[in-house]
Amino acid sequence: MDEESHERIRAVVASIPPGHTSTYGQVAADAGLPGRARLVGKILSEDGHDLPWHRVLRANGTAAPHIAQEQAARLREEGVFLVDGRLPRGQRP
DNA sequence: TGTTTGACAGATT
DNA sequence: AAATCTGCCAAAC
Repeated sequence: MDEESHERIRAVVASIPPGHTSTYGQVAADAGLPGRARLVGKILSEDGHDLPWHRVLRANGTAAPHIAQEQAARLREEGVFLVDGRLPRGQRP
């Protein structure tokens, strides 16, 4: 992979507005890398410390197990409430 | 050089 | 509805 993609993905995540959410696949697509959802996860895990990674959920509106707590807490502060660890139907990206 | 693994997604069973 | 399989890419072993 090249630095270009890496930066582009970071840019897309950084551009997600507060109180709004997106998905790994969506971020990848917006970055011009359809089908690279996994790559997004890897980048966030390694280089996403300064990004709003909590606004990125899985395609079905659930969060990854390890960070689910953080994710829910941070989103709650922005006005996004998770029901039973997942984003309610109407609010799914 | 070949396998395994991972903050995923979509189709199938 | 939940478990399983396949595709995807890069990094670590």
